[in-house]
Amino acid sequence: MPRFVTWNVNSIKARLANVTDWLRATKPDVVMLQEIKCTDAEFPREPFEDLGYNIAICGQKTYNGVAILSRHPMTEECRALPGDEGDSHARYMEALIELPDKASRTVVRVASIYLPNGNPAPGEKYDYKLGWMDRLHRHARALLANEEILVLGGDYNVCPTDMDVYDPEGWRNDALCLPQSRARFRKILHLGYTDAIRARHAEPGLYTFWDYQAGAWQKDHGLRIDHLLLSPQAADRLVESGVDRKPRGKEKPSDHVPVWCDLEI
DNA sequence: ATGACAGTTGAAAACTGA
Repeated sequence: MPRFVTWNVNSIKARLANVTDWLRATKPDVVMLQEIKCTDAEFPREPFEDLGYNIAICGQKTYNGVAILSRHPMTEECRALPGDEGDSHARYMEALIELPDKASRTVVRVASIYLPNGNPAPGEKYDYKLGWMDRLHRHARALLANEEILVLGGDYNVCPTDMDVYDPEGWRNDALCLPQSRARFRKILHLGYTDAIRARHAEPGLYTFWDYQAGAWQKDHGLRIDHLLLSPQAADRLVESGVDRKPRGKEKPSDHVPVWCDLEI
């Protein structure tokens, strides 16, 4: 059954061994990567091609950058979030994946999303975040009209509820937890998307990020900010989802871990 | 709490992140 993953790797070059080890062990079908922190030309293609992946890259020097890996045929559909021609950050891309099924093939649209952090709030960076979320809302609404199997995966930089934060009071005024951030995230969900983790898991403490500082990992001071949002046609096919904490405990880890879901195709 | 920690750039210290 095809597995879809989102993972903010915090530099694909620094994370090469950590990421390829995990791919070898778990063999996911599609991986939406964020914060690759390199240009298209600098992306280390060979190690991923050797593992059987096609690669679509939307990179940028030093900062941001998203990519999609697929074990199945893939065509790139777009390299930017519509709505602001002046936005030069590499934070959004879409691809169509052709999955084999019993009859012929099933097409799945996936997006890799790196939503702005927004700190400090209030300020210019927070305004950019909220504007970006408004654009994402408009685009997510337009995509629903296609009635496709669609997975919007990424680092949303939003903790949807206090359940998703180890210390809600301490994070009350952070851009990841502010009411305006949460309201915009909910507004996207309420278009008709399903949070793949919450559709299968009700418990608190399902974190996807732990800061490198202050022993956050050892103390399990984490946040849930990486999400897989499913269109109704994708949610119909959701079988299981999860967060894989293992890579965070290995050598040279990203501060985020992979979030996955299995769709019956 | 001034900062911790990590990556990039570029060659030291600044910037960014969450």
